Amino acid sequence: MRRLLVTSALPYANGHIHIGHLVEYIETDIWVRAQRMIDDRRVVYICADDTHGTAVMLRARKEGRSEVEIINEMSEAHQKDFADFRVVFDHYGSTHSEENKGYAREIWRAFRQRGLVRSVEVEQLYDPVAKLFLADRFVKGTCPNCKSPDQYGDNCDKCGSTYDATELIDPKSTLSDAKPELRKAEHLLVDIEPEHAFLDVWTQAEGRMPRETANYLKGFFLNNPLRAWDVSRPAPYFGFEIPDAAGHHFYVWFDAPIGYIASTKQWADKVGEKFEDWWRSPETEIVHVIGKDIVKFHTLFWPVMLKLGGFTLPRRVQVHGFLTVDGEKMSKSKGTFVMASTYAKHLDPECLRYYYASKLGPSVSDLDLNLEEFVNRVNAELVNKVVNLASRSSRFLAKTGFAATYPDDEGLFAAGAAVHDDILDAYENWDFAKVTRIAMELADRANAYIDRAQPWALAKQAGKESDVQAVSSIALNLYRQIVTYLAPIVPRLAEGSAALLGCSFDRFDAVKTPLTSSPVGAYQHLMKRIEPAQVTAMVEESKPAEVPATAALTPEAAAVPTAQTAPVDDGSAMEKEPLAAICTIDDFTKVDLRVARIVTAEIVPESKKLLRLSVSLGGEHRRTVFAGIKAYYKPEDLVGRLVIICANLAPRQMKLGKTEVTSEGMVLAAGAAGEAFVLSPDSGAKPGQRVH
RNA sequence: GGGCCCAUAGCUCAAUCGGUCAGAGCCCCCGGCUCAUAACCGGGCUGUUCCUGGUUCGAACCCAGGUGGGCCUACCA
Repeated sequence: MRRLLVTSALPYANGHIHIGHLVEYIETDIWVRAQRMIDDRRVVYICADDTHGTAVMLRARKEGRSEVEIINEMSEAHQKDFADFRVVFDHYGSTHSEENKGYAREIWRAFRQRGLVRSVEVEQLYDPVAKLFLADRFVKGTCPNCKSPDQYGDNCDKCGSTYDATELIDPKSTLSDAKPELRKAEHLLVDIEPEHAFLDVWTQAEGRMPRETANYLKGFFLNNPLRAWDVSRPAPYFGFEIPDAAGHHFYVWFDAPIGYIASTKQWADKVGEKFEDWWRSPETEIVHVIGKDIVKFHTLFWPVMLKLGGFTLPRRVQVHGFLTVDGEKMSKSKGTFVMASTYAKHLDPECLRYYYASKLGPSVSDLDLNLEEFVNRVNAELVNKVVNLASRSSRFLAKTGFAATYPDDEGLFAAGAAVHDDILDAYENWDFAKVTRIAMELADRANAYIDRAQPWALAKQAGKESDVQAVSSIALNLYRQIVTYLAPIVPRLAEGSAALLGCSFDRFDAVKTPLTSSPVGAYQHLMKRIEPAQVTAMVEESKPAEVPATAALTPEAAAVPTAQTAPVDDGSAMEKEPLAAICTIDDFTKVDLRVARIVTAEIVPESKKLLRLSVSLGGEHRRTVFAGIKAYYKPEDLVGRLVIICANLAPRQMKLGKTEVTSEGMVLAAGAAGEAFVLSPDSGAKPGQRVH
């Protein structure tokens, strides 16, 4: 029996969980759930809030309440967010706990006993009003190099030079506006260089961490003597006082990872487990999941702390990249800095779990949440392919249940069972994208099978009842295999399916045995398709309140003077097709819109929707454009008309019957499905003029 | 400035050891079907596997150089 202790990094108590955080917790939760579906292992998933440090202290001052009040409130909010996303911990603790204080002191003593602690005196800027030492990001002033005003205390974003905060001209505290004074402060450093050789071996061990991470450490830190680590902060500081150094507190990054241990201890006491089995046992495999920004803490300092303290060292440090949205950093102004709670308000957490899984591989690359692809992929793969399998086959079995014996299925079920080991390997190796790929292949095959077998046709023939049952039993058993494989990724879908099929989805092994004879429940939708409007609404809500969501048309602009009768403009069009994401003027100028005259228009017999238009941009400039307006316009009505075309649209090849044609632009038209209104300029416009 | 990673169809990505590996899904077009959530099925379209050399019987894969991205970090390697 393997014993696994898995952790995600501890979220900081100063902020709410957002969709970037969720990459990590979803990734970890999926891995944990997958491990639990394999027989010979025991898995405990531990997390906690990271509570200490200057940021929380300052917020407490600002809001006039205690730090403890704040961190309790945040812990509750974090846990609610995680629960919404089906991230389930065995225990969720806090670094502000007696247990954590105890272990922090224990590890500190270990450093002391080895003589690895030394004291240095540092000259640092001090805010006499706020009464605290200022970290670089709390000091602003004029760059000593290029004289740019308003630069932070570590480097200048104008000239790029780096300097010490004490070199700033006219420094100011961002907390109080006071002029900081130079004060001496004592700091305690721990020396980790004596463990250099240990880290050389430990970090480079096969499978310890992703290869690129190991390379990074080797090329960046381990090729030089390791610098001592400053682990103390002078009072005032929200944190634990260092026992043998009054007035000094453990730096937040010192006690944060120790929270893994403390939280485990709380869990062990809670459930009656022996703590020593989990953190003092070479039998236990500890797995940390972290983002690439905190690699240094988890792969250099942390193992040394553990080793000196006599704790079990991690077997694996799994590292993921950052989240981008539509190819860019999450942005508050663009509405892509989405809080977990905002997402959950508009969209199904299962969808995000699936999408993240479909993009998560074993490497440390960043993950892009492309909102259009998100809608597309979840709908196409999860709903259309997978869930629809249950929808289209379970109804046939509502009365009869599964066939008594599993019918001949052309080897489909056996093929589904055969990928069992591949799926387990993919999970083990954090390659969830591969899991979804395999599952989609199975779903494609199952759908094709149903189409071939045509149970709906059989259902109309007398005496074919058992055939209908056989076909549907096969389809639903294939569905069960697929959902079993996906269960760690989409646990709620698995639960819903369990109710429908009357079986559980808690063991991968189940894919090897088909269900027979058992009853099938009444079908209810297990998952809904995502409407693009939901995504738009979520993005809009995520934008800062000051910026109007839709910097809209003024009433004057909207009121067209030629309108004779008062038009009734209801909001249905906007509701059907909500506003796209904001684009910049630069985005807009990429699109070259031109006035064009339709010279010829002809019906394309091979096509249902298209008309072939030849348009003139003036002079020799002619374009052949195919437009999907055959159903709405007669060719002869179009000839001679001025229209607006997108003139720099990439040419598009289309195959009409056996001939290949190319469309060299697009005619602009309004309207949804079932209607089309071609745009025209007012009279006087000339072909070739650009629309600005 | 240094280091690391990456580059395959319009998009997202596959391709065990160098040997039918040039593929899938989405998009788009055509056709079919109607059990199913405008879902499903079949067919079609799209590639100098970034470029240039090299190694090899054979390269998307190995080597060298270049170009273009991304990340980390900085006068320290």
